[in-house]
Amino acid sequence: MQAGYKQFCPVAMASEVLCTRWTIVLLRELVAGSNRFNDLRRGVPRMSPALLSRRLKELEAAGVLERRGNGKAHAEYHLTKAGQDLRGVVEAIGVWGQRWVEADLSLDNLDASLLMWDMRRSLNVDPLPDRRSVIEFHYEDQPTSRRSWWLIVEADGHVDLCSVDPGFEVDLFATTDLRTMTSIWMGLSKVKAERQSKTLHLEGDTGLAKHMQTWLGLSPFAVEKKKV
Amino acid sequence: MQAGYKQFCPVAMASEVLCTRWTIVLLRELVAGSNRFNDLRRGVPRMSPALLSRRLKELEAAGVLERRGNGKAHAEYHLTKAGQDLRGVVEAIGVWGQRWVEADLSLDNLDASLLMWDMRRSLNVDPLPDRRSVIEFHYEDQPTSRRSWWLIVEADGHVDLCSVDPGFEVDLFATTDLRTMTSIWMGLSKVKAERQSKTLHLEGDTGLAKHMQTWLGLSPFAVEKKKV
DNA sequence: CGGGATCCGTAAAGATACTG
DNA sequence: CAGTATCTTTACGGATCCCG
Repeated sequence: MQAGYKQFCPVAMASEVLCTRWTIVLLRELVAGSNRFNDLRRGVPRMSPALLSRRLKELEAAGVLERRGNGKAHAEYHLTKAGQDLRGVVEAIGVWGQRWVEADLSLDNLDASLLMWDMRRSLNVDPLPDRRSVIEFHYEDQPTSRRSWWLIVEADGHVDLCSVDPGFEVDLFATTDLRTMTSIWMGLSKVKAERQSKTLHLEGDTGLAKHMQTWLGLSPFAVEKKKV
Repeated sequence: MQAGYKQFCPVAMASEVLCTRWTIVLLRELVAGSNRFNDLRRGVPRMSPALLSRRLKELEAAGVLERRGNGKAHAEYHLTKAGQDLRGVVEAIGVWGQRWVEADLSLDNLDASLLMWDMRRSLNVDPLPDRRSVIEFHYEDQPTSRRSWWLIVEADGHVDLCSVDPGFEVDLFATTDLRTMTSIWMGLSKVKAERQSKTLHLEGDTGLAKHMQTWLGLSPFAVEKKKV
């Protein structure tokens, strides 16, 4: 780790721990509930595994998280109390970003895999029927390998994400482009408006289609309004 | 700046702006009210002027601050609305630091110049008499050049800081070591206790001495309790 | 397959000196 | 006062490889 700021101020001391590259984004994943190395990687796909490994060690040394499991196998990373208390910091940064970062700048960084991984996490399963529901997303602007995605909501509320056809009967097809879906998920536009402007097309179960804005949980920051 | 995180998430977008080295500490200075290049330098003395200059340009490009003054001379940096809204982020980080960073770790980073500069800023002038008050601090453990400091509170409430004897009559002498004074200012110990344990010695105006804990404004984070 | 470590090229930051 | 210029050191990115 670099030499530090040499300031007794708590802002500086905390920044030594928090304000290194990737650290806050990684903490967002931990706060959101990911615990395994490869789950964390899915949330920070552009971070090298070497740096991820190093950051995890640094955060453990700083008392932010705890590594469970003695061997290499099945290690889990869990936030300590100090780590859980970082939720406020991550939220403050996210709220500021949602308020002040130009939407167009955010929407220049589209990533289907990341969007689906996030959507899986915050799906609101309550309004869904008491049986398995399968929703297929089709992003027509994406290369083949990232074009089709399946969200599978089991009867017990567990949500799975697939990028290869799981073979189940699909209850709802959503055909759109990645920018539109990301925009909806970030709270920048609405399902209804995108359907009307034909940028989002839904086919299948009409009940599921009608309540998409409800069961599709949005980004935790979607409620925050843009400022100028 | 390097390529960025390539994530649409507002936490990641904001982190690209905020979580680079020195940036949060610099923003603390701006939020605290410094506007001039060399005033900012006093708050971040270990940051090279080259990096300070670069960060100021980056923050201007990000819409966080605005540079006023067309030529080089007398330039001022002022937070925009987006920048002022970062106060919440800086506070969240500082509160976390005060709660969770070991006090001993903070107190390994003593800096007399920085402490006095901060104390000058948050002095509570209301309980002071309606004439000029001069308080001399003497840190016996410091090298000669950083040993003696004068805080001069003018009748109108304006506070000046000197590291060379300004020649005024001194109303109160405080003799202590830097760690003790820093600890008091961070809210980790009290004037009364340090006087009783003889680590802080006050001489001069007894009224001024008696109310030191009151007129000595503490760090903005001093009210936050340490956690375990 | 999960959980890393290693190596090397590039990019950022530190130190110090200097200038319009 | 408000910055540049230059050189060295450190951190990061990306690919590859390893091991239980």
